[in-house]
Amino acid sequence: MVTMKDVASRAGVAQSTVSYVLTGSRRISERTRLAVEEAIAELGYHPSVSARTLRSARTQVLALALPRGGDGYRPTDGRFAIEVCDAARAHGYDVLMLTEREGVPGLRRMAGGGQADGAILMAVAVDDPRVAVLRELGLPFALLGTERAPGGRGADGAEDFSGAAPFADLDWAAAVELALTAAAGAGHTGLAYLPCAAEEVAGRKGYAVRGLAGAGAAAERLAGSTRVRLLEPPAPDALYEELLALLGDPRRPTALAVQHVVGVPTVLAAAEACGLRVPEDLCVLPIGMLPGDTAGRPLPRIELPVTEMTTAVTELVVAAIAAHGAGEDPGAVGHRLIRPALLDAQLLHAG
Amino acid sequence: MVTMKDVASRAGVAQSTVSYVLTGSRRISERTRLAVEEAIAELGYHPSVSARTLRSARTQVLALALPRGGDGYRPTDGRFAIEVCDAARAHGYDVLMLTEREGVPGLRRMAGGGQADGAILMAVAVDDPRVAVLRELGLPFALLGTERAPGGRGADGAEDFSGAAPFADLDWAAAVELALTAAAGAGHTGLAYLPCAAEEVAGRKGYAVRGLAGAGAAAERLAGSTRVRLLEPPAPDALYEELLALLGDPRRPTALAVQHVVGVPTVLAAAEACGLRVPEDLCVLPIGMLPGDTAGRPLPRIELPVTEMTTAVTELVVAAIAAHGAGEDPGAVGHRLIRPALLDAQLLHAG
DNA sequence: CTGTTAGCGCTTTCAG
DNA sequence: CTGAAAGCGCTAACAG
Repeated sequence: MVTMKDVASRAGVAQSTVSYVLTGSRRISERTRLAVEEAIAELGYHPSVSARTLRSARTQVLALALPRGGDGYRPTDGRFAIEVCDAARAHGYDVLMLTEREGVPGLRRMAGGGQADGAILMAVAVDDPRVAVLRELGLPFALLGTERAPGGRGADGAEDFSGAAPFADLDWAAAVELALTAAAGAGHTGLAYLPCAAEEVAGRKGYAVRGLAGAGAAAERLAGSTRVRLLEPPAPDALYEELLALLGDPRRPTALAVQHVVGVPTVLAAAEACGLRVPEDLCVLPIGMLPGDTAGRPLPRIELPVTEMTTAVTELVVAAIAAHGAGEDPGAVGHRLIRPALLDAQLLHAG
Repeated sequence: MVTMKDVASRAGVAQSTVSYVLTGSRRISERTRLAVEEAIAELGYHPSVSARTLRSARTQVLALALPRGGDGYRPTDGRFAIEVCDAARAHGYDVLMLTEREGVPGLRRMAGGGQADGAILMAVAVDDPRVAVLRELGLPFALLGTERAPGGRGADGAEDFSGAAPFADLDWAAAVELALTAAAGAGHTGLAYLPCAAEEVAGRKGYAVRGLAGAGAAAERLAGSTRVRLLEPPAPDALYEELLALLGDPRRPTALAVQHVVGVPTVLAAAEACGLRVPEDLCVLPIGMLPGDTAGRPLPRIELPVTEMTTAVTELVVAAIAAHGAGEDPGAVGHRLIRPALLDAQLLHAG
């Protein structure tokens, strides 16, 4: 292994000078700098990450707590992981994956061992216990999703998140509300909302809970003009049968907002089985689909703003790390609630 | 931060004794061991990963080179990442993600800085340039997919992979061959094969190239009894139109083997648009779908053996790291080519 | 069975 | 503007 010492002797300078050239924490003469840089290039020198970390107590690594693999896998999780990775590199951080299988002990291991400067938590649930652990460990962090139960909205339509842990998320309540009101506005008089899977609702995942809240708000707001059927959070095996019952009924809805995005193919299959054409006979409106996931045909939709979310959450942890380093409160870096956008809205048109 | 020194003084032993208790590299009396363990628990001590790494030159980290995010994202990539992570933990390794956006420089950075003991490469292409780089860097590695162009098969039906870099992969050629011959065996007389996306074929991704090879072999083998149409690798925008042309024709195939799995929803949409029912009028047979990804209805299929692949590739890197440590050839740990399995074969039945 | 000690490669203070 | 030297927390060789 080639070390700083090798570079130093080759460049004819002191070892510390090489360090200063690399870190830039001291003014160095042009001449010396060039000599050092040349030696580095010639020897193919790379700084030892562990030595640097041991000395400086900074790892330039973020821990990413992923939902566990296996049955509960959602395609979105992997996409988030990859884009978090890109965003982190843009700030000079690498990303170490932590499977939820390891849970809280994994986070302790990471923080205690000093393997990461900060953490990002995915698939956050309301009152997520991991948040308390991270606070206790003193590890700066930010969430993809929020741990707060949905509260009321103020006059400006914004929820109060003061005191909440730093997070980035789509405004799921607003997204579902937008989907339903837009469908109503397009002339649909029979609306239905398919929430996230029963398991996600039971696990109190933020997106699932807030989506339901938004649907409730929309139903109330539209009451009188439009009936909104709020379906039960479906169990995986029962989904198809329930959809057949819903869509086979003559009083079926003409628009179906689907937050349960892995169920969209099932929705399309059930519609086909009932002899309904999409979009002519039934308007299917997915909420939270991955960009690029077309379900095979153009649909009006609200996409998951993956890049915005991962960019934002990364900025938040980085800010929290900086605050922590400066002796300030790493929890006070704020949050980012992303406004939903309805795409291909012209496809909403009621038959 | 609580260090070994703190633990040692609390337990009334030498600092090295604490180290020996932790590493188990020396016999320790029961009495001493208990005292040390108690002190560790009381103080909440965690060993410093960077110090340990600096000293021992072992990181217990694997680098995972992911295909880059953005347009080319495939849902499979994220799933692999998560399951690799699980498999690695089972061997005591953490996983550091490397986006392909960084490419070869990323690998150099990782190897040079001593941030990982080994690497796993995803989405490997034939003659993948990263393989040469890894060999040059002396970093043990294993591939998900193989960098070899498909060769002929011996009498036992096995390809010769001697000299190939360590890899784990589904036997894609056998998978496509199995799909087509099984469909023919079920009575279909008009078969078609939809290969991977044009971009993947052009990028010479192993699965894409070997799938094509298998289709060619099957077509040859079935010639005389059954006609197999080998479709062109589709460009994303053209897929739907091409399928309409294929399925709208009265001489359309009755079974369609689809290796382009992200296109399955499009296939189903096109079939519906042509008034074809699946599976009654058209048998759709996906090859390489993620387990659990149902496309909304039961289909005969060959799934991607994600868990087998990730388990195997992890065992291979771990073996390569051990070989490297023992001064042996880390490239000589072999490979694992997984035999395809046809699921729900009864759904193949020709109308 | 346990203790003492020499570094691993780096950052940073102290001294020119 | 540059050099010398201390020491981060750990492992493992050496010495009882």
